[in-house]
Amino acid sequence: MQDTYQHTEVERAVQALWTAGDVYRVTEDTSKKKFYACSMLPYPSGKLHMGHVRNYTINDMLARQLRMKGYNVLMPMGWDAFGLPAENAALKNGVPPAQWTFDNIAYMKKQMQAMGLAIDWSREVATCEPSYYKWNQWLFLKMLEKGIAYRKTQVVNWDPVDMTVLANEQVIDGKGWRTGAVVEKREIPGYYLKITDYAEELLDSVSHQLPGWPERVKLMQENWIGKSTGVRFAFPHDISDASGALIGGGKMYVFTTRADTIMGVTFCAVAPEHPIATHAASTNPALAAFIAECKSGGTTEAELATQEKKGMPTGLFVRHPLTDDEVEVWVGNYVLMGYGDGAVMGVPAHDERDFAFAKKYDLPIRQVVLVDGEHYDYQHWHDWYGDKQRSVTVNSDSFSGMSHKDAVEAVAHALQAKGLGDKKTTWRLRDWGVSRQRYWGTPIPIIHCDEHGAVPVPEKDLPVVLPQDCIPDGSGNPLHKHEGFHAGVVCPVCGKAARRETDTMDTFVDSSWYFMRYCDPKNTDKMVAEGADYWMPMDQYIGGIEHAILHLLYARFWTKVMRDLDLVKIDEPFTKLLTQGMVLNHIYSRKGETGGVEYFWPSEVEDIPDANGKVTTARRKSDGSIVSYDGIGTMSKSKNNGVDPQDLIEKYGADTARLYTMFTAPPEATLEWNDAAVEGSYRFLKRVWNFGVKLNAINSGAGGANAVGAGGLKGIEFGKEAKALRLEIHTVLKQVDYDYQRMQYNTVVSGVMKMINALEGFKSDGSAGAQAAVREGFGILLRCLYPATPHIAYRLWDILGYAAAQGDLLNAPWPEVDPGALVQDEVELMLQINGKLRGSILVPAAASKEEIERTALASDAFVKQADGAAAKKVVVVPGRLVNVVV
RNA sequence: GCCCGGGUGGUGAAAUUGGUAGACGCAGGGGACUCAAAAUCCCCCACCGAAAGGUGUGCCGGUUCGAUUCCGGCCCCGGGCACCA
Repeated sequence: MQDTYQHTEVERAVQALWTAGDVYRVTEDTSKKKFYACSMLPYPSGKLHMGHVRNYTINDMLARQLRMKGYNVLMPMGWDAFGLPAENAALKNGVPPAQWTFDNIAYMKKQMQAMGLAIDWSREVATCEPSYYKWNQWLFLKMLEKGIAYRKTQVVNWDPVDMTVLANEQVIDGKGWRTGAVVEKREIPGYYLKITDYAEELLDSVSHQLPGWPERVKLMQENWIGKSTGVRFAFPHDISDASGALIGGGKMYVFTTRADTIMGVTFCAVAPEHPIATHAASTNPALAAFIAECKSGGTTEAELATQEKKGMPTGLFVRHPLTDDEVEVWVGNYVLMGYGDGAVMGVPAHDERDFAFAKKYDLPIRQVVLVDGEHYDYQHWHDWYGDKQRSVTVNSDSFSGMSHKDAVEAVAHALQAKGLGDKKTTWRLRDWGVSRQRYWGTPIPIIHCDEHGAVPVPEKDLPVVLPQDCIPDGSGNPLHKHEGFHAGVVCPVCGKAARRETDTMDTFVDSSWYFMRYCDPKNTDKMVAEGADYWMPMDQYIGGIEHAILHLLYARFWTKVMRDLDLVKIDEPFTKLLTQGMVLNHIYSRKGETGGVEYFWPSEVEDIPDANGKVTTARRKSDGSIVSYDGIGTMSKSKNNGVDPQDLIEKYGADTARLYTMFTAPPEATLEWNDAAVEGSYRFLKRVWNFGVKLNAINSGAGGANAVGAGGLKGIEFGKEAKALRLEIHTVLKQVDYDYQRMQYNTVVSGVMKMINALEGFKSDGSAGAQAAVREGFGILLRCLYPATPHIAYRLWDILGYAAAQGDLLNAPWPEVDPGALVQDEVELMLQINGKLRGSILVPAAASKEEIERTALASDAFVKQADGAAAKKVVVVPGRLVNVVV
């Protein structure tokens, strides 16, 4: 045994053993309880960053501990290999996306192996392989057949110079990232998946089928799906288009959750793309200009919600459905054609946005609801705006004097009687647009024929293989420019020359079901086969909180679609979910001349504090140029602020990197990266090693006999000191067990540190009891530590002879708390007087409340502090404290 | 703007979620060993105060015998907002 801890040697030797034994390969074994523990698959961006290390170490700790507890544990790994960054790399370096991606995968896989993760690599999946994405295409065709996939127009960011669609990330301050051109909104056709058909079930399952999910994630999903019930109704009108036909058949539909305020309507607003707006603009140049202006600006909800609300009257009028009054139609930049009917009623008195709009354009405000009999007060809008519970309608003809609920019912009824509306449930959730005008993704299996339109590729022709020789240049649609792919196909219906669809699928499609493919990754006949029945649903899913909504919702939807196609038997894919907190680092950037942004590695720059000590800019060390400090944010390749764990692993070893990452914060907490304290984790492992060396010497002195095997403590007498040691070790073990169960691994590490403190502080009297207690304690320590730092623990377990007695640490039994070791005669209770700590009392462990109360009142601390005052009330919390109120 | 989290010593955090605030580390201070250094080991370490004692979990207020924990209102930071993944 080495006298000092040599991490490189230990890790190399142990990993060689594991590799030689292929110890992480698992098969479906119905004789054992299965456990499927999986991390969200990484995007192969180049190198691992600390977020990955954190994610996979959490996963590894869980997998290793449960294996010791007797579970058949699956921990697979794969690559979310399609996506935009590969195309960006191609633009920058001229390397084909496929090559860049596969190089990155090879490097990152090596890094994962160096971390010593218990991954079953035989199940590795890369989503850019035809054998994988074939099934994206196959399921897409099934969805088309079922009507779940359909085609409609979508609004995208259009770069007029590069003639290309931009991702939201590529639009910076309303301009294209490469060209600097002002980005326009443009409508193009694309495929959608009807996730809204599943809205009710997706919402319902959140509260009924996901008890193992964090509340915060469930809340976010519920709010995202956003069920609301209201009334959809029409404003009748006689506005006709150029051909003389009534627009919308003479009815302009709107939706509202506040039908009780319908008598307060003073205007209506339509989206710039609404037919009434288009019609009005045809004879009104000012309005046409306003509508054109609305086309600039971003497409994201955040931008739309924060932009200035603007409008312009159309000069056209519709009729109020209940009063027949004329209501003017405005065009509003805040009304979206994609939501509902692209039109809204305007009730300035009872809607904050309408209020602001009415104030700005001097529109009438008509109050129709009172809250607690209070009159409307412009200055105190927020005090009562929207308080539906306490509201009563006024100024509303026959609807006056009603509660919110009754008024909504009555209005709905009245509208229904006139054939102009009805109650309706709506969702915030929108259908999932899956078409992308990009190269590096799954080709959408469609052929366009002049005669037969969009024709699905026959199943036998799948996969539609993505050509590997395409290097995107930033303009146009790359596959559209690739003649070999785009042209030269025939229509499956008529056999005449046709064109292949050149859009690819959103990469969220790839990540919506890969975890089912892991169950049988090599199957060429089926998307998922019997393996999924054994392993699914996944028992524990682990990934960043940034995926709380989109990825997790899409995966849930996709699973339900697969269930409805009889491919799997489950309703929900993930039984338990752990959302790991983000690993953050500082962000420094500079805008380029064309609008593009360059990011700088935090150690390349020095902060420049302003007069108040606040940092907003920094200086580049290399050339002294000024860059801006953008605060702290997620580690990512695109922000150039990801910390590569490689240096850490080389200097201290994988065990230290893993241990530190686990120790420094609880898994769910956000972590601002700082490795100043890594040294402490390394020091701890050295202490563990050194203790092993000492113990090994004692064992050798005792003739090599080690060992506390199973039942090895029977008949051994423990002295007072040994008993105290065992009390400490088993108390901590109990806590460690609990922390493992709730996956709070930072305190698991604390617990193991407490164990080594106790063992090092123990003064052995050389008795058999003392020696046995130490060996038992160290054996418990090694097993508690092993899931976090498997290499060193595995090695020491072996060297010290524990393996010979209790088996290989991979499968050694998890230590059990000995209730006998926890028995105490006396316990200390804190003594409070009027809630303030004034001392403590010692009472027998089994003391009754009355005895405790008597002891407390008789104690010196009480007598001295109470100063003769009589106790009015005594609160006894067993095992904790006594509070005397005087 | 909307939805969801978070804020505890110089610092990362703990407190089994209404019951001893700061466990376990890092940094720092002091000491031992050493010719010296490194490594290792031991002690101290929330703030104010000489002490008694008082004050402290982002800020303001409330409920309670007792609040980091529950309630109301604010401030700051992070995540998401549908084409980054």
